[in-house]
Amino acid sequence: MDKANEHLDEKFLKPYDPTATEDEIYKLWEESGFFNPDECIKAGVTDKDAEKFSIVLPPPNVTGTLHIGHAVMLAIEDIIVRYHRMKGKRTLWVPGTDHAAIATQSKVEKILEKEKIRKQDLGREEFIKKVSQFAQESHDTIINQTKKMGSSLDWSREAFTLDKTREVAVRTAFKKMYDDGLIYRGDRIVNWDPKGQTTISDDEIVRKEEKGKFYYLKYGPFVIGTARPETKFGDKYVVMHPEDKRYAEYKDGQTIELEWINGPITATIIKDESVDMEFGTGVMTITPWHDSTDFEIAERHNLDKEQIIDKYGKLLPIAGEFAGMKIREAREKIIEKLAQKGLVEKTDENYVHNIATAERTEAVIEPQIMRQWFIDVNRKFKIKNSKLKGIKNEQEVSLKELMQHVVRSNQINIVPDRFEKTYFQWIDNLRDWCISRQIWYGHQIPVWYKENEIYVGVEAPTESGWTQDEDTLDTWFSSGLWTFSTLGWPEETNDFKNYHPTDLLETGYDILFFWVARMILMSTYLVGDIPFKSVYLHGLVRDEKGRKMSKSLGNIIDPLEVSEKYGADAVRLSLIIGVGPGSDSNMSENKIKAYKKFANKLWNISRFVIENTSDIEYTKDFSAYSPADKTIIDSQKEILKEVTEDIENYRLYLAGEKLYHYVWHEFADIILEESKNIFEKGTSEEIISRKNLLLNSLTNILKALHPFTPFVTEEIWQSLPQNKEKNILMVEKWPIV
RNA sequence: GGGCGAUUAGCUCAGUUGGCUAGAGCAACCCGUUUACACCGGGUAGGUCGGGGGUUCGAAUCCCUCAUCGCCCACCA
Repeated sequence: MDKANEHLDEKFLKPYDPTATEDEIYKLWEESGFFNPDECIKAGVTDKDAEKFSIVLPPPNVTGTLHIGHAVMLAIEDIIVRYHRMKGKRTLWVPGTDHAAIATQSKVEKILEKEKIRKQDLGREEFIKKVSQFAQESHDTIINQTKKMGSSLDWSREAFTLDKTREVAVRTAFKKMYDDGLIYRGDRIVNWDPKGQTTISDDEIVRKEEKGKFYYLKYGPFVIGTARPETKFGDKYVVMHPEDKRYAEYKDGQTIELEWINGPITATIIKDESVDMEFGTGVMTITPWHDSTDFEIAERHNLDKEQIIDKYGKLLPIAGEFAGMKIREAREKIIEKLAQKGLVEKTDENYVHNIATAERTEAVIEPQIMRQWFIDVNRKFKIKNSKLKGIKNEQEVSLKELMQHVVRSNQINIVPDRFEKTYFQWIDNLRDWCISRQIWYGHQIPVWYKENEIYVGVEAPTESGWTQDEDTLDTWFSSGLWTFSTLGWPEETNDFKNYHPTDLLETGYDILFFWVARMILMSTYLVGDIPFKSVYLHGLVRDEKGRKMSKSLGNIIDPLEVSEKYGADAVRLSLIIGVGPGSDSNMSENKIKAYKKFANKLWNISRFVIENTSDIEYTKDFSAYSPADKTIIDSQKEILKEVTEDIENYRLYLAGEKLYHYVWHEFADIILEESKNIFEKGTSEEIISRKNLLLNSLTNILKALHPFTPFVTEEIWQSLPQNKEKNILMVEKWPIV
C-alpha cells in the first residue's frame, strides 16, 4: 500500500461486503444504548429538553416469521426514526408483538391436527401452554429478523399484547367502558363461524362471489324469492312495503293460512319500509335468527325469533324430517319436496351473489342470535379529561362521533389523504363491535358470574364461587390500546407523560379499519386524547408482475434471504424508492441488486475521498473554498434542503431517489472525476479547497444517507480517519437545519 | 349498488404544488479497463405520457368524457 494511504483501512480495497459487517454494526448500535432516548440524554448526544418524537411499532403477529410487508414497514419507520434522532429529538420507537388471538390459535390447531390432537383433548390450560410456546418461538424469530433489517428500536421497552402489563390495561379499559355503559352483553345477531366455532367481527368477513340458484316459492297468495330455502322452516311472517299497491289489500297484522314445507301454517302480514319493492316480487318472508336485516325487522315489530340452524351448521328439529342435515345437502332435498307439493314457481339457475365467509377459516358465515359482549358505538357518554380540540370536558359524545371528529378537525392527519374518505365511509356504516370470541387464546373477559350476580373488575373477586366468563376478547381490543398500553397506561408513568400522544403511526392501508380506527376509538375515549398526530399508510408489496405474493405462486421474496444476499441496505432502498404512500409496489430481485451496487458505489467513493484527503486536516468549517467549489456547496445544500423537506412531508421515495441520484451521478460521476483533473493540474489553493470540499461533502452524504442505508454509512463512518473518537453516525447531527 | 386508484421507453416504475430538450432501474446496441469502483465509465436507440374534448401563454400534471384493469365497502331477501 502507498505510504500516504497507510491510514486507509484495508477493507476498502475489496468490494463492500454487507454480510460481513451488518451484524457487527447492529451490535455496535445496540451496545451504545442509543436506541433508548434516556441513554442519549445521559451521554449528552440529545438535549434533555429537546422536542420528542415517538412512534410505536405495529406489533407483528406471533404467527411465524416476518414477510416483505413487515420489511417495508420497518424500513419506512426506521428511516423516519433515524432522521428525527439525528435532528436531535428525544426519539422513541417502541417495539412489540401481537398475540393475534384467532390467527395464532388456528395456526397451532393446524399443527396439532397433523399429530391428530384436538384442543379439546388437551383442555384449556394445556392448549394455551402449547400456543404460548409457539408464540414464544415465533417471537424470537421475529425479533431476530427485525434486528437484521437494521431497526433502531428501543428493546428495553419491548411489549407484548398479552403480557402482564397489557392485561392490566385491557381489564382497566374493559371495566371503564362497562361502567360507562359502553360495553354491554346482549342477545344479538352475530357473525358465527361454524368451522372456527366462534363469532367474528364485521371486519373479519370476506365476501366471495358465488353462482347459485335462486328459487321463487309459492307462499300462500304470494311468491317469495330465496337463495336459502333451508332457512325457511320457521318463516311465519311475510313482509312487504306499506306503499306497495300490488299488496294494498293486505293489512299489517292480518293472518293467512297457507301450505308450507312441512304442512299448513299461519302467517302474519307485516308492513315494513325496509323492503325493496323493485327486488323480486316485493314480498319476502323473514328469518330473524339467521339474518341481520330480518333481525332488525323482527325487533321493530316485536316478532318471534326462532333458531333453525345450530352452531355446527345443521338443521334443528323445527326442520322436521330434515333435522340433523347439513344445510348444503338439505337445500336440494327441501326444494325437491316443495316441488312435489307444487310450491316452486320457478328457479333462476344463474344467480350471482356475494356470500360472507370467515377471513381465517374460509367457512361460510352463519348469522346467529347469540349472547355476546358488544361495544356500543352510538351511545352518548360524558367524556373525561378531554384534551381534544373541539370537545369539552364532560361533553356528551358517542364513540362514533369521537372517531369522526378527530380526523375531520385535522387533529389526526392521514397520508395519503384520500384514505380519509375511506375512513369516514367505514365509520358512517359502523355498527356495534362484537368483542367476545369463543376461543381460548387471548385476554379472557374480565367478568365473573355467581348465580345471578355479575362482577367486572381488574382483579378476580377474592371470595369463592365466582366463575370467569369463558370467552376471550377480540384481539383488536388489546391492540387498540397499543399507543398508550406500551407506555405503561393506566399508570401515570413518565413514559406515558413524555411520549403520548405519539407523533406518527405507520402501517399498511389494509388495517386502517381493523387497527387504526380502533386505536382512535380507544385513545380518545380512555385517554381523552388522540393516539397519534399523523397516519402514514403504505401499500402492498407485490411480485415483479404485480401479483400478490403467495406460497402457491411460489413468488414470495423473503426479506431475510435477500438481505443476506444483497445486504439489508439494498433491500431497504428497493422497498422505499419509487413507492409513494398508499400505493402498491412491485418488487424484484433485480431492483434489489441495483441498490446493492449503490452501496458499493458509496464504498468506493469513500475510498477515493479518504485516499485523496489523507494529507489535510479535517476542518468542519473550512472557509477558503474556490469559486467553483462554492457553487458545488450551494447546490449540495439545495439538494439536502429538498431531501429534508421530502422526509418531513413523508415523501421518502423522493428523498431516497434524490440522494441516490446526487451521490452517483453528480458527486461521483462529475465532482470526483473533475477532482482528478484538479489534483493533477490545479493550483495548490484549488487542490486544498477541493480536498476540503470532498471531505466535507462525504460526511454530509453519509449523514443524509444514514437513515436510508444505515449499515454501510455507519461502517464507513467508523473507518473514517477523521473519526478518531469512533463516534457513532447514528447520533450525529443532521447536515441541514 | 357506493367509493377509490391505475393506464408514461421492451419490462418494472418515478415525475412533489401545471413551467427548462419527459426521467430511473433492468434489458438491448456501440466504445472504453494509465492509479475510487467492471457491483465501472462514456455514448446510442427506444415514448403522439390509454382515447377524445376543454381551461391556460404553457398540461404527463387541472376539469369533463369514454375505455380497460385493479382494489375497498355494502343486510337486496
